[in-house]
Amino acid sequence: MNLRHLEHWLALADCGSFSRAAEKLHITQSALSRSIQALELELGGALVDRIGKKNELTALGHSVLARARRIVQEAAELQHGAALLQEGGLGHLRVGLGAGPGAMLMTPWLLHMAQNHPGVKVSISRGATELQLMQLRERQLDALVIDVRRVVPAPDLHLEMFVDMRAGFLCRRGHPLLTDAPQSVKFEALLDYPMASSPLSPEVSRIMVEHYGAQADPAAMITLQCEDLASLIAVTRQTDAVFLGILGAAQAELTSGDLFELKMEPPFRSGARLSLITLAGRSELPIMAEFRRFVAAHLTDREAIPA
Amino acid sequence: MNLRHLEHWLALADCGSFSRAAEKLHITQSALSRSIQALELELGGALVDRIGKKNELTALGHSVLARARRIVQEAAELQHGAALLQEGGLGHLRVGLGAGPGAMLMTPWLLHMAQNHPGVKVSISRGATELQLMQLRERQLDALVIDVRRVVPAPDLHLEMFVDMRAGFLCRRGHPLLTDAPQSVKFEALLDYPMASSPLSPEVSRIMVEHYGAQADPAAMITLQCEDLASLIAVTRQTDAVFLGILGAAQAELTSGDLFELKMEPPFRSGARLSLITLAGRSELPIMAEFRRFVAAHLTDREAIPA
DNA sequence: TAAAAATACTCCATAGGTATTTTAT
DNA sequence: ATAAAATACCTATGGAGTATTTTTA
Repeated sequence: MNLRHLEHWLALADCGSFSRAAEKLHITQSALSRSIQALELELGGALVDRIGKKNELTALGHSVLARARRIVQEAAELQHGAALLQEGGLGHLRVGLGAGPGAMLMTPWLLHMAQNHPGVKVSISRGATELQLMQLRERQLDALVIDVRRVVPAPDLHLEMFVDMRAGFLCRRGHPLLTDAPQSVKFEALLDYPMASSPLSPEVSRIMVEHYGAQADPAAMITLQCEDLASLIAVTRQTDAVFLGILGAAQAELTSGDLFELKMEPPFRSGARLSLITLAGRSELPIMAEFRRFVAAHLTDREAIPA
Repeated sequence: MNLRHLEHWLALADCGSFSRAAEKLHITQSALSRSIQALELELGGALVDRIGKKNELTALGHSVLARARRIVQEAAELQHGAALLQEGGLGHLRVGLGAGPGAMLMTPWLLHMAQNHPGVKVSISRGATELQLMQLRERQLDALVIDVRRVVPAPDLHLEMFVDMRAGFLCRRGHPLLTDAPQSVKFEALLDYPMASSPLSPEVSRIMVEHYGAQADPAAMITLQCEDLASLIAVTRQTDAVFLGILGAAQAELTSGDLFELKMEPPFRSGARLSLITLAGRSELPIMAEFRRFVAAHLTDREAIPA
C-alpha cells in the first residue's frame, strides 16, 4: 500500500468513474485500473462494485475511504509544514542574550519578528553565561549572543561575527562628577557614588585592576549588579549612580543628552567582544539566517563611530 | 514521499543509528541511508545532523517525526481494519425480514451474533415488502428474507434459497372449534371468531377465494392484522381468535400443545415461499455468508416434516 | 454501437542488494 | 584502527504508457 494508491482511491471514489478519475490524476485509465486492483488485492476485497457504467463503493471501500482521506490529508500537511519551515514561515527560534546584547537587541528583535514573521515562535532568554552555554549544548537554545571573552573555547561551539563594543562610565546629566571635573575624572572620585554594572568577565576585572589598582576590583566596587542593563541605565538617569558597561546599551540616552560619558584619567580602555555562538555541525532553522542578518545590522557600536 | 520513507524515518528516529534502524527494518544500511536522503531531498532539508557517531534530529526532523507517526499509525489501522472487515470481525449487516421470517429468525439471529460476532453491528428492520425492497435498492439494507411471491421479479435482484413454509389455521387449546368438530372444520365456522394474520400476498388471497369462496377474501376476513406474528400468536393463545399464517412461526406453541392446527374441509393448501434476496452484482460483507448459513439452518419448516 | 473498464505488452524509474570508500572516534 | 555512514554499481520490481479486448447500456 502506498500514498499514491490512496490518492488514486480518493480520486476514484470522488469521481465515480475510472476514466474521469484518471484524467484528474493525469494518468491513463488503464494505470488507474491497475492501481485500484493492486489496492484491492492487498486489502483482500473489492473497493468498488463495477455495475456496468456505474461504480458503487463497497462496505470495504467506504471504510478505506474515510481513513485514506485522513492519511492523504496528513501527508499533504506534512509536506506543507516542511516547506513552510524551510521558507522560514514557521518554527521556533530560541536565542540567549548576554547583558549588552540583551539591552541592544531584545526589543528590536521581538518587534521585527512580530512584524515580519508572525508564524515563527521567538524565545529570548537571559541569564548567566555558563547556564546559557549549557542550554545551548542541550539544545534548549539555538544561538547565543554574548561576550566571547567569558566563553572557554571548545570544538563543539561555532563562534562568528565578532563585534567589539566600547565600554565606559556613564552618569546622569548634571551629575556632580561632571560639574566638579568636566574634563577628566580620577577613579577614586567614582567611589563616592554607587556603581551600577552587570556581572563582568575575569578579563575585564583584570584590566580594571591593572588600570586603577586593587580598589577597582569589580567584586568590591560594584554596588548595583544586575543582568538587565536597561534597569541599571534607568537607575543611573534618576540617581547619582555611575553606570559601567558598553556604551551601545545606552545609545538612546547618550544621543538625547540624558547620560554622559565620564572622561577618565587615565582613560578607560576596555569593552566587550560580542559574538554569535551556535553549536558546530548542526543544521540551522532557516529563520536563523534572518537572526544573523539582524544581529549584524543592529550590533554596531554606533556611539564609537563619532568618537 | 512514501509510506515506506516515513516508516524508515520513524525507525531511524527511534534507533538513533542508521545501521540499527536498517537491521530493525530488515534492509541494509545503505538502502536506509539512500531512503532517508531521498526523503530529505524531497522535504528540502536535513532530518538528522550526522555528528560523527551520533545522529541528532533537526527541527525539521522533529516536525516531520510527529506527523509521520500519525500517518504510519493510520495506515496500519487502515490495513488492520480492512483485514478485520474481511474476516467478518467487523462491519454492519442490515437485514430486512418479512412477517414469517421475522417471527422465526429475529431473536435467534440477534442472539447468535451477540454471542459469536460481538464486533459486528446488526440491524433488523421490519415493514412493508415494497418499502423493504426500496431500502434494499437504495443500499439501506443488505439483504431481505421475505415471501418471494410478493416480489416482482427484476434483474437487479438476486434471489436464492427458496424455502416453502406451510401455512394453516391455528387456535388455542380448548377452543370451541376443536371441541365442536375436532376432525374437520368448515370455513364458515371460522368466521365466528376474530381472524389474526399478517398482510397476505395477492396470490394467497386468490387461493383463499378459490378454495373457500368470496367470503374468504382476506381483505374482508382478517380482523387482527399486524406485521408481527409473535403478537398475533400471543393473542391467539389468550383469546378465541384464529391465527392464519405459516406454521413455522408457531413452532414452539405447536410443540408445547398451546396451539393446534385446525383440519379444514376442504383442506387448506397454501403457504409462503421464502427467499433470501440481495442486490445482484454487489460484493457482500463477509458476514453475509454467516447470515446465509444461519438462515438456511433455521428456516426449515420443522412442523411440516412429521406431517 | 459507443463508452467504460480490463488486459497484454513494453519501458523505465526506483528500491534494494553487494562491495567499496569516506569519515569520525 | 574501527565502526558508521555514504557512494558506486547492478538487478528486479512496480508503476505508467500504448494498443487492444471485453463488457454493458
